[in-house]
Amino acid sequence: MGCASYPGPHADYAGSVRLVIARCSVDYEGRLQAHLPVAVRLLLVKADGSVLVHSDGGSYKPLNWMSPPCVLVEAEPDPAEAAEGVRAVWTVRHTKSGDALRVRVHETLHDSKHELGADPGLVKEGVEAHLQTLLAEHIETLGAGWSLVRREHMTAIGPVDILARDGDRRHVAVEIKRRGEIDGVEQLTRYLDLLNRDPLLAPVRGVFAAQEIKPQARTLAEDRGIRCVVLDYDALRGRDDAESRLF
Amino acid sequence: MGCASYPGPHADYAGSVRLVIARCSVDYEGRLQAHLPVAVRLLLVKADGSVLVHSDGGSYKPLNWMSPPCVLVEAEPDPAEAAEGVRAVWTVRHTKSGDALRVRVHETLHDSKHELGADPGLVKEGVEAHLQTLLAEHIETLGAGWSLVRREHMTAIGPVDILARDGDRRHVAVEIKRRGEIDGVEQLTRYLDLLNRDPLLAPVRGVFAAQEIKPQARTLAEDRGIRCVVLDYDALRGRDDAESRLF
DNA sequence: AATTAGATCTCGACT
DNA sequence: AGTCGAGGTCTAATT
Repeated sequence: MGCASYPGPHADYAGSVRLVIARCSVDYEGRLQAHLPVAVRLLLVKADGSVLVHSDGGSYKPLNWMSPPCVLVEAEPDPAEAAEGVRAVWTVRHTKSGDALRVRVHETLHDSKHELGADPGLVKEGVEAHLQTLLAEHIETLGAGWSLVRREHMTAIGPVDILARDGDRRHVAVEIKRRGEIDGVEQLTRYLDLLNRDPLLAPVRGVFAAQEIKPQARTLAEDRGIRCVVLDYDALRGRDDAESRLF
Repeated sequence: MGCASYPGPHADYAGSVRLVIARCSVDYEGRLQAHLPVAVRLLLVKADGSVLVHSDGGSYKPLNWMSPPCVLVEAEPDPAEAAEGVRAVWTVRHTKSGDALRVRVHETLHDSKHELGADPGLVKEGVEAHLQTLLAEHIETLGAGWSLVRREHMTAIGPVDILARDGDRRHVAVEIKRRGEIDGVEQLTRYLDLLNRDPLLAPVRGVFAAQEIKPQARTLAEDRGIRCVVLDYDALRGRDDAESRLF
């Protein structure tokens, strides 16, 4: 609170939303141009001036929108617009890029404003970082006698998720993804190329571990001698919980 | 209050949105777990049963949501919840994955429903396909005497955006992206490996063309002898317009 | 501020 | 139905 600048991801932030149901057309001009013909839609105006145009379907993505920081100006239609039945013109302009959203309102069916107050923000759990932690703690999931060397092993081109040793003490580089796709295999390949130039580490094999591995990625990986492992998040977490309970 | 379900078998909800302003907590369990503590928020229920939970800030992405196909069931709180001030519990369950969103409503400040009708949909213009068209039509942008062989030249692993010849009639494969990143370079590299095995084409050089090229991508490309070209969309379009006007 | 990699990505096209 | 590529990607973390 008491923060005048634009709020960060977890900043308390008090404000209001305006809800408008209107028959309108919408035009966006910026990176691309987009046009919505006249229809009844929901216009959601947030405290920071951002505007979302929603229909009754689709997913969470609006049909059209303007992100903050931006300024909304509501004006009278020009004579040509008025002749076509336009009652008001909203122009929402992005402060930095100049992108503009124009809403031509033909008829307003509902218009209300509501105070929302501060939002405490979202608490998340279960992303890729957690997968890495769990697998590092239970590296024996990958094979009997395996041991962890370190997480986030640094190389010149970035950190390898996990560096481990197999049952014969040979090095293995593990790349972890939630969804294993082709670029993850490419990434691991680059790491392996680099690691294998280090006589203290070579030979280094690769393991591509993910909750889900796409067929193309699997084919490419196996073609390059990289082992693919599908991770069971719940099983890893369960094993973790079971162990925690022992201590 | 009873039990309401959206969308029901007799869904005359088609084309409607329900807007609720409520003090509520929200929990999502599915691909990850997420929790929102009690606060006043906007709940947007669409005709297909999908639910968006918005605060007054941020961008177009809701704090929490459930995508269709899903079913919303509104029920009485259990005694423990009631003791904490919960007046109603919404459970939104994804029909296929079983992911669940639970909204515990403590207080309803606004609740309205609005008919929207069918939406004609969005008209877009100005995407990457257009870049490819423009560059193919003005391949001499890449150098004097260059000529187009063909767009979308097929290979065993997919189509090369543009196959051309330089001023000395040597083949060049052009990969076009709006934003040039490392995976685009990998893609072009795979194409070049393949094309250079064809004695009718070899030697084939590579050009990585994009409106914007990330430093890492540029480094990797140049390391592999691939030329990087930054495309000016407006200039290409302008040239196109200028030519159109001549004929 | 710029850059990078992940996302409950979403969305469309194509197989 | 699954896969792949692009997005006005958005978003958060890191340099």
